[in-house]
Amino acid sequence: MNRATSTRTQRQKMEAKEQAILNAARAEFSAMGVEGAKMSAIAKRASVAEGTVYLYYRNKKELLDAVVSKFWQDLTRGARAAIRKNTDTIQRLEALAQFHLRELVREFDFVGFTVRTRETGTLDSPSLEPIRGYVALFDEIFSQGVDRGIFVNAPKIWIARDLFYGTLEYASRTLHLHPDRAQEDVVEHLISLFQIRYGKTAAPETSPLIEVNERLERIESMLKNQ
Amino acid sequence: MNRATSTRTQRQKMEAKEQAILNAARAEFSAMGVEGAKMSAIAKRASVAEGTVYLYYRNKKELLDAVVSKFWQDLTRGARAAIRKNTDTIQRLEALAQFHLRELVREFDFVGFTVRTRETGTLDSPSLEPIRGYVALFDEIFSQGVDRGIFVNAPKIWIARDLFYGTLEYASRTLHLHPDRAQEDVVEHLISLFQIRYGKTAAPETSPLIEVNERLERIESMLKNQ
DNA sequence: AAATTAAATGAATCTAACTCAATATAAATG
DNA sequence: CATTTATATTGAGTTAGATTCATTTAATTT
Repeated sequence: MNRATSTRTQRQKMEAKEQAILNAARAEFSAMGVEGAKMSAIAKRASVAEGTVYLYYRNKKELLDAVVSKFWQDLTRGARAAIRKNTDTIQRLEALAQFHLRELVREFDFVGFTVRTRETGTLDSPSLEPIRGYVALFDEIFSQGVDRGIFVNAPKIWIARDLFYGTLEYASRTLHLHPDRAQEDVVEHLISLFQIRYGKTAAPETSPLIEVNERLERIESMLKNQ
Repeated sequence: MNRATSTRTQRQKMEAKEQAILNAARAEFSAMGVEGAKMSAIAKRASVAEGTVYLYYRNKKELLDAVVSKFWQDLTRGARAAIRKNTDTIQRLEALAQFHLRELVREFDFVGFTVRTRETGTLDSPSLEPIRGYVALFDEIFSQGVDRGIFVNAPKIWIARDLFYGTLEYASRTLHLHPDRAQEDVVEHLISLFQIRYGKTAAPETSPLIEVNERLERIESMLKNQ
């Protein structure tokens, strides 16, 4: 066994163990909640000694953060796949909303877990990076929509983002409590909102002023020409 | 000291102690976070023995729930005062949004605390009652708006509610992280959304712009006729 | 004011996260 | 391949902090 082979083997072993611990933690957290999850139970699920867990993750909080990070990484992959099918801005936005809401309802625990990760993390803590990456998906689609002229009355992007994710996260709570309600209704409504408020079809709020201004300009030039 | 007097005095004493513990808990949770808050520190803040806390609240979780409940009760009182000033649906909605966002930003910790209370509580757990009471404020205004014909394209109320509170809660996080951004922008935008999407699409009857346009038309024709 | 009942105390208990000296396994060396 | 060195794992032991409960103190009743 030469150095290269054996090193890789060992590294792989450790990576596998790390994954095992991460998966065990996810299962335990989901099954028992954050307080209910015992480090000893996680170790048992991963078939390692309790101390071993601490070789890979400094403490319980960090382990939870890692579980949350992975969740958003996986979600990002899934969302990318979901929006890839379309090129149309509105359709992409709808696909993202649909995917986001479905997954949040399905794995509702993670809404709470994520809040805990956010609670402690600062703006630039690495455990929040995957969340930022996920959120960026919206930004991508939305600013593309602005560039393409689909959204002509767009607000500052952070407002649109809060509207989008805020509504969907709240809706996921509602739908988690009331599984009889239709997920599609929320998504459809949210998208129609984006179309009507930001799209070119409507825009009635600013247009009267534009009209007035245009008229004033015409009058001014008429007066000048006299 | 007759029975009535002494009983009342004793009851008051205990109520005062309960309040002291509750206030101490709130201060400790806010200062240290949920994990960082020590029951011993809460007892010390309230000037009682550690065991005494447990005579009033079964455990730490229940104490946190009580703090959260009180928060939403107080918030409901404040919000009622804020919306009382107006009768107009849109103005009431705007007042509620403004108040809600300002308070959530100011006491941002409670967004996280509330998630924890929700995590464990079932649909009908009494600790969630004050939250329901608060949320009902929106329902009140919104359905009044529907009744009055202000909102003619209204969706199911739970969707409008998720849109409203979801957007604002997410925005409170954003504004907490970026204090330089303007709270008014979000509120204004959200309200305009409700007007444009749910209101009568035209609604030019009341607009002062009409008058301006009429004047401009007169001026234009005067100029043309010269 | 003695007896009874209720409230308060804080030392003792218990639980679960976390540590670390001892052990086992893998890698390097000659 | 035997030996040394380095690395990874173990689980019993430590510790912090929530919770309990026998004891003490205060209030109420008789």
